[in-house]
Amino acid sequence: MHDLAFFRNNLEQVAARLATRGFVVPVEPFRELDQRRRAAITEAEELKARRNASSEAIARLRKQGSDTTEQQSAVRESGKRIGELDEQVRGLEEEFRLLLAGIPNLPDDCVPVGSSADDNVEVRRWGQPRQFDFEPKAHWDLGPALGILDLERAAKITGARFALYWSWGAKLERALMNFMLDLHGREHGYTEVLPPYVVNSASLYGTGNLPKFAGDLFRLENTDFWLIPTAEVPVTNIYSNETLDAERLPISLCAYTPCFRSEAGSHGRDVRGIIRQHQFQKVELVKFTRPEQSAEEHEKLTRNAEAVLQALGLPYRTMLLCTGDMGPSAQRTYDIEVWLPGQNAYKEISSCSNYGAYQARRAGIRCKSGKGKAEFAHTLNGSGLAVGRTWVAILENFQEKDGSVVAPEALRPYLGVDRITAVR
RNA sequence: GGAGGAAUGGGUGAGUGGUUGAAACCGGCGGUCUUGAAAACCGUUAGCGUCGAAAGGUGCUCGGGGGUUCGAAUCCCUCUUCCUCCGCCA
Repeated sequence: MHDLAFFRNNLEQVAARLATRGFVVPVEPFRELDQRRRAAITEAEELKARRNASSEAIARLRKQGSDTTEQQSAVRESGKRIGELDEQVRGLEEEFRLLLAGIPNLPDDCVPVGSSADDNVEVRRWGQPRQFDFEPKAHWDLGPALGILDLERAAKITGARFALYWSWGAKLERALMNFMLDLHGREHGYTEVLPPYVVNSASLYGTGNLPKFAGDLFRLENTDFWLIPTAEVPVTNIYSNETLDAERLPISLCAYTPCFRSEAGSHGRDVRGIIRQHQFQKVELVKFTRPEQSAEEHEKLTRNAEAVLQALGLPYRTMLLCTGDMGPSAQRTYDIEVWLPGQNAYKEISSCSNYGAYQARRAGIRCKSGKGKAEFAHTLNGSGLAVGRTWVAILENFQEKDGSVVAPEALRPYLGVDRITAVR
């Protein structure tokens, strides 16, 4: 959500910048609607001001014992017109709100202009993809062979795009969860939270998932409850409609949660294995900052996510997303892509975004220092990391010729073994 | 699931139809005093719209929504959340 006054006063420039992300601002409808809305408000206000004055006059007259029947019926009459105008204003405001809510955030100046992932810019690369002296397998071969990943039975229990982990597969997931939470908690200063995995539509509106992306979500039937598509939603909304003490910012939170996505429209993409699931687990990093802090904190947050891959020894590259590839709420996004030998490609494992005040304005997250005026905070978040894809990366990168998988040093205390071998 | 109670400004907490957008106290901010600080005293201290170049008007806001009324924090309906007791339960 944009600041209304700013948006209105800089309409041409804003529209030009949003065009770089392929969004066409309906400039004329916006102007026209805004004017109609303001005219209706002004008209209703005038009548209300008169009504209020009359009511006060009636109060005075009645105190003196005068008869006010006439005045009362006059005011009653005006009430009808006020009601009509209020109805009109309500309709216009709703229409206007919907229009404004659908407009994406402004990209940062440094964001490269582009139309697709091909235009993203690599900003750094870490680690060397390992040279195998055998043909590395994909996790969808390795996992079932080890007896730790069972997609057939998951399909029976639920359906396609769900996974059942056995034994070391389940333990690896749990080890990664604990490892990541400990790393971010101890080394990076994040406070661990465990939020609800079900949220209401107001929360989804706050983060920008609604109204536009209802189709990507699972909704609980006959309720206003939805399964979270990411911990970003409940964690960002922790402070919805609150004013934070600016002196205590940034606030850094991390959470491990399952994430549920309908993946509508992604049929045919990543159909094998567990790269794209309806349910996956993720450790999410979320920050609330003062406006002037967010750029720096965004860099830190991205580095915090990268630190997980470095600690595990997984090669990756970090991409600055172009205007056309960013999510609508973001003003700047880094994707971290891990090397997957089984696909012979870098694959997204984390997405770290600075939302500026866009989400804060929608969710009502303000900050205020002692004497200053309250202003909207900035919100940031990023995966630190997607656990399922980390699980995949470990299998594929650390596989041996015999099909076993060597556990990264840093993970061994969590896993309890230094190698995953086939389960009988 | 049943029976009750509650929701007011940053906090505590008055207020049951007419200058109450809201007392009082605490906190915050500014000032007087002081070498400095404390104490004391004085002042000040909501948000979002809308009109306006500004000054300043004006509207809405006392959990949300709706209603009654010339007029609602105050009366009615409804929803939500929290608390107490009973039952059930991981």
